[in-house]
Amino acid sequence: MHAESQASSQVNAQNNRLLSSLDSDVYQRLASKLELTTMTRGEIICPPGSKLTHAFFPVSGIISLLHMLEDGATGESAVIGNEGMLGVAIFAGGYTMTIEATVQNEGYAYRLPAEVLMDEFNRSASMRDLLLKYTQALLAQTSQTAICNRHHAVQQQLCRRLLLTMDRLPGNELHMTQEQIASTLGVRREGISEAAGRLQLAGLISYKRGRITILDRDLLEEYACECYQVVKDECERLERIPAPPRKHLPYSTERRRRIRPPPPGNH
Amino acid sequence: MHAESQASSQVNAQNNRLLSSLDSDVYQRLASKLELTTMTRGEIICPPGSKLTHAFFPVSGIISLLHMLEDGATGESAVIGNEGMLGVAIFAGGYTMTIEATVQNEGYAYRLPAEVLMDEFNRSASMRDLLLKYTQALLAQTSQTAICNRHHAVQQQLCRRLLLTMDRLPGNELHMTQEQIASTLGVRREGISEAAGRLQLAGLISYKRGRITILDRDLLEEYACECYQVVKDECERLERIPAPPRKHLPYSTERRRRIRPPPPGNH
DNA sequence: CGAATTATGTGAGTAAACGCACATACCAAT
DNA sequence: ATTGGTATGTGCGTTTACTCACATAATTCG
Repeated sequence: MHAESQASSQVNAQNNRLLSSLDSDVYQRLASKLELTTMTRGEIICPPGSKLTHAFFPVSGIISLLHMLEDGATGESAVIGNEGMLGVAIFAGGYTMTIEATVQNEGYAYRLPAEVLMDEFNRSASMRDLLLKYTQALLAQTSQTAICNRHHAVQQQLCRRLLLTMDRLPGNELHMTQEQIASTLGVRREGISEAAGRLQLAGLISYKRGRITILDRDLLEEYACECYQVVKDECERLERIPAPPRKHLPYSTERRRRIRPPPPGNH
Repeated sequence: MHAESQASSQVNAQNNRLLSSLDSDVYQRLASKLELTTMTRGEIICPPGSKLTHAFFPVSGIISLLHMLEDGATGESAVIGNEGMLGVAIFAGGYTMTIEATVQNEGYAYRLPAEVLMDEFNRSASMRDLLLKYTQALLAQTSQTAICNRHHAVQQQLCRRLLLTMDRLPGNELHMTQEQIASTLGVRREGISEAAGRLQLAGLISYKRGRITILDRDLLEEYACECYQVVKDECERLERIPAPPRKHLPYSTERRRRIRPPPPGNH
């Protein structure tokens, strides 16, 4: 399947909320360096410990930050969809991560060479501001996952995870097997089978061999633990904060312009 | 108890590894703005959602990033000692966090007004580099806590938590009640009582009303889950990475290579 | 088509941690 | 020394998720 043949709604860089929030002059500099790539389900974008050559800005599909323990047990610490970016480690200076970046839901992403990201990060205050706020959002999500893993029941976490996915994909259907969900949540497949069965019985979802349809999103939010909303609220709060005026811009020769609060993100 | 009366080893700003890693010109600029503060056990440095007026650089004692759920359940996502700083949210642009910053072990910290930190962050590449690497370390710790909460037994986590504390405090004794440890791990007090009892029986530790002495650190590491070492290794790796050259490099002319979609075998 | 593969459903027994209740031990203040 | 508060130990029934073992159903492929 070729990227070029896709509907523009899927492959438009503006569908990534970070890219669409960039100052237009920054975006102009980056545009020619952005390269559309496909993300196939199960693809390992970056194994743990390996150097990130590119940052990935999904426009559709979802990347998962997945831990794997010595005994093979897994668990996800955060998801990255069209609201974010894979590659915080690039400008944070580490370049590699302890965890694996895996494609959970296939789709498209624009990728940007690490050096280009780094360069723009150093050059442009608005780029820094945007990426740093995203870093905080990622930290909030990861942190909430920690407490959620401790205290909430599998069924609540399943609801949370389904909502996370729905927020990042178009439509009300998603492609994930119970096995796949189980490894993101770090629980048994059977546990997902039971919880999903109950949710289906309650009329929240319907599913069939890897195709899950959300039937009642409001109810799903009620069944989910608070963690979903906490993270969502924090992300929205961060997006609303305007970029602060910057006085010291050693690298920037460009005219500074105020960031115009971007139009509410198009999902 | 007065800060000025303390042994210099406790109140020297150089005992904070971030402050001691600053370029001397940066440190000179900040030195007069650094203010020594005491941190008392249980003190809430920053309630969730409230604005950080200062960044805190502990030189002794430990700050804990603590979640509290609606039902009152708690759990820690990361600890901050003399290797780090409370206040990533300042330069990340959020200024507030969803979680609470609480003092777990009393000690001293230097605090720096948020605007001063922000200003230096914008001015100095070495400051940025240092704080961003720390941010990645914090993210790694938080992320590992998530998977640890999912998979590891209370006793293993207790060992990990004791080691985390020991690494950040002088001596081999620490002051924490079982109740306190329980709320950082997000488990029952009784669970800690049982696990600690076993560790004492095995000769790893001895304790008495809030005073825990480490008797066999090596054994403690063996009893701990891998998470302790994973985070420690990542922090050390980040500390070893040299600061990049200041001037931004010209965009690499090197040929970009396509990511080869690896075989879809996920697990 | 039938066979193999993949995805899901279900049940029985187990283990870890939980909630609750209460006993014991230590420490500090009068 | 008595008292009261705080910290810890312990037992018991319950809950949740786990391990293991299959059964069933949908999809793919020769």
